Amino acid sequence: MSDTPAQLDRSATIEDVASQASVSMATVSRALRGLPNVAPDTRLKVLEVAKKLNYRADPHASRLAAGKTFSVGMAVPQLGRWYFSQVISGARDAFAAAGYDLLLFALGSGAERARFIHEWAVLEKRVDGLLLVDLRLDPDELEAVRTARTKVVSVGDQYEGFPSVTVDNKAAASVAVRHLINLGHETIGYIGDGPGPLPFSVPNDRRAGWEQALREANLVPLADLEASGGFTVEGGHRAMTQLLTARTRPTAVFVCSDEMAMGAVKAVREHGLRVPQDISVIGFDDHDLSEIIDLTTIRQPVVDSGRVAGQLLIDAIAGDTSAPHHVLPTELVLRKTTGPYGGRAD
Amino acid sequence: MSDTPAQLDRSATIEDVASQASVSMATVSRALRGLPNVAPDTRLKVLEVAKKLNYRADPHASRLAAGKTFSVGMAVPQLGRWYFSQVISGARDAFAAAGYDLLLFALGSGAERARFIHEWAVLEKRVDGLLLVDLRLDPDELEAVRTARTKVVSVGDQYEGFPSVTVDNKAAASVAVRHLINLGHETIGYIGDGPGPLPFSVPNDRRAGWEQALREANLVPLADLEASGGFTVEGGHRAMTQLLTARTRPTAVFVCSDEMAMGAVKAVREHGLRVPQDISVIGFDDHDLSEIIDLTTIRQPVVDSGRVAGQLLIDAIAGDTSAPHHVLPTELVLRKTTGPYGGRAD
DNA sequence: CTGAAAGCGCTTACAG
DNA sequence: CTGAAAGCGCTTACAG
Repeated sequence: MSDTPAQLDRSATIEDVASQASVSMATVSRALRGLPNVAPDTRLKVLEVAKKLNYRADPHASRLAAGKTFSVGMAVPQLGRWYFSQVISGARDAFAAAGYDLLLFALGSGAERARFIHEWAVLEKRVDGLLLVDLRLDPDELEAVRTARTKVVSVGDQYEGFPSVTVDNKAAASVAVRHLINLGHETIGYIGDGPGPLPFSVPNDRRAGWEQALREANLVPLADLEASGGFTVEGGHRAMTQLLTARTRPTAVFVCSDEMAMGAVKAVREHGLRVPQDISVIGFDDHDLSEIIDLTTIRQPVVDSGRVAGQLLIDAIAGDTSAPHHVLPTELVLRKTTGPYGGRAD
Repeated sequence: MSDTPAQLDRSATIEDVASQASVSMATVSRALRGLPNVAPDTRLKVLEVAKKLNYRADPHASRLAAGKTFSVGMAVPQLGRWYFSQVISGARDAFAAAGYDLLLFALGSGAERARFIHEWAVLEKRVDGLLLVDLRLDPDELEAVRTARTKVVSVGDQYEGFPSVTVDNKAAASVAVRHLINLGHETIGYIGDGPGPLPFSVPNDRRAGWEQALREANLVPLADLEASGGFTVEGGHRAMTQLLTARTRPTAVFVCSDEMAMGAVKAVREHGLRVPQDISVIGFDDHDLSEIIDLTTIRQPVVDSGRVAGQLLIDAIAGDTSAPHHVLPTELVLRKTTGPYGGRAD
C-alpha cells in the first residue's frame, strides 16, 4: 500500500491489455477495432481483458496515429436562440447515434467568426467534419472550405461543392403573403433583417417571396412597409412599432421569425390595436410557444434540419462523395393572429 | 509541378518551423507557448516564421505529450429546451474567453447517461474539466467524480467536494407562494415534476418552498393541489387541466417553470376561465417570452449561472482548489397573470 | 493470423 | 539560453 493506489487510479493502456492477454499491442488494436485477420479465440481473449481493465483507446493517441478524431464540429451564429438550439439538438442526435462527439462553436461576434475561419487549420486536426449553420461564406472562404480535407455540410445556405439542408424560403414566404392577400389585405408589411454584407440567403429569400407575392397581386412593396427586427423578440417589437408609425400603415405583416412575430404582436397591442382585427401577423418557424400564443405561422422542420444535416455529415465522413441539397418542406399553420381585412371579432 | 500541390495543402509542423527558423523544435515549442528561457531575438524569429507558415500546434500531439487538452466538456439533460440552451450559452462565453473548446453532451435517455458515466475514463483524456448541469449523481457516482483527475463543476445541484452554482429554490418558491397568499388566495396549487429516483434538488426544493409557505399561513398542501408537468409546455397544459378538474380546484397555481406556466395559462383559458381573474398563475425562470405573455414569474439569472459555472471550471483547471458554492439571486417579477382572489378585471 | 518496429507531432527533463 | 533524445499511447505497413 505504498504507491499502488495511484496505480489503481491510472487508466489502462493498450500495453496493459497486450501483456495481460499475452498478445502484441498490434493484435489488441486490431481485435478491438474489429479488423480482420484476428483469430476468433484471440479476439475473445482480448475483448475480455479489455473489458476487465475497462480499457478505452486514448482518442488523442489514436488520432495522432491514424488521423481520425471521431469528433465533429458545429458552428452556429449564436447559442441560446430557439432556432439554433433546435438545430443543434437534431444534429446532436445524428452524431450521437454514429458515435461522434460534438465540438460546439458560437460565432457571435465578427472577431469570433474571423478567428474560426483563421483557425481552420487547427480545426481540421480536431474534427472529421464540420456542420456550418447560417455561416455566410464569401467566395474566398468558400474555396478554402471546398478544398479542405475536412468534410463540410451547410444548414440554411446552399453552396455548390458540399451538401446542404435548407427550406425554400422564397416559396414559403410567398405562401404566407398570399394567405394575407387572400384574406383581403392590400397593404402588407415585412419584418426581416437588414441586408447584410454577405449573401445570407434566409432573410433575402423571404423578402423576395414577399415582394413576388405582392407584385403578382399587383400590390406595391413600398419601402415604408419594410423593417428590420434582427431576429429577436425586442427587435420584432421595435420593427412593428416602426411600421405602425410610418406614413403607410400595413393591415397585415409577414414576419421572418416567430420570435420577432411575438414581439410584433405585443407592439400592436401596446398601440391599442387588436390582432387580428386591426392588424394580422404571420410568423415563420412554428416555435414551441407559437401554439400557446395562437400565432399563425409557416412551420419549418427545424430539428429535422439538424438531424438530416448531421446524417449527411456522417455519410460524407464515411466516404459518401455525393453532395445532395436537401430542401425540407414547409407548411402554413393557421391560427388566430391572421384574419380578414377589416374583420371584426368572431 | 509533380506532387508538390499536395505538399502545399499540408499544414505546417513544428519541424517546418524549426528548420526555417534555424532552431530546435524544443525552442520553437518554448517560444510559441511563452515559456521563459528564450532569447527575445529567438522568440521573435520563431513567432515570425510560425505566422508565415500559419503554424498551430496539433492539439492531439500536445495533449499526448503534455496532458492538457484545452477542451472542456459540458453535459446537459437535454438540448433544445430554453433553460439549458441559456446555460450553455453563458458557459460557452466563459470557455471561449479562456480559449477552451467545448465538447457538448446531451444525456437525454438513461442509456446515454449510463454511457456517459461509464465512459468517464475516456472523457478524462479528452477534456480538462467537466460542467455538469442538473445531472443527479448518486453516492457512488459522486465518489467517482470527486476522485477524478478531471475538474468538475455542477450547475443546479450542490455537492460537497467541488464548486457549484445554484439558486435558493426553496426560498424563491416561498416568495412566489407568499405573493399569492398576499393576494388573498387560500387554495394554491403546485405544478412541478414527479419525485425522481435520485435527489434532484430543483423540483423538490421548490415544492418544499410551496409547502412551507402554505403551512406558515395555516393552509393545507392537499395532494389534489399537486400535479407534474415534466418541465414542458404540453406537460404544463396537462397538469393544469388535471388541477382544474380535481375535487379541490385551486384559485392560484405556482408553476416550476415558465414554459409549463405558459401551457397552464392556455389550459385555464381553454377551460373558459380567465387569468388572473379566475385563476392566478406564477412561473419560474423569466423566459425570454414571458414578458410578451405578461407572465408573473420568479426570475433567475440563467445565462449568468452558466457563465459563473464556466469561470469556476476554468479557475479549477488553473489550479484553484477552493470549492465555492455560488448561490445566485432570484427576483419576483410582477406582471399580469396573478391578481387578487376573486378579483375582477381592472 | 501475429509481432517487432517505425512513426504520428508534439513536450519535457536533462545536459550543456 | 539552446538542443538532442526520450517518450506520450496509439496504428500501420512490413515480415513472417
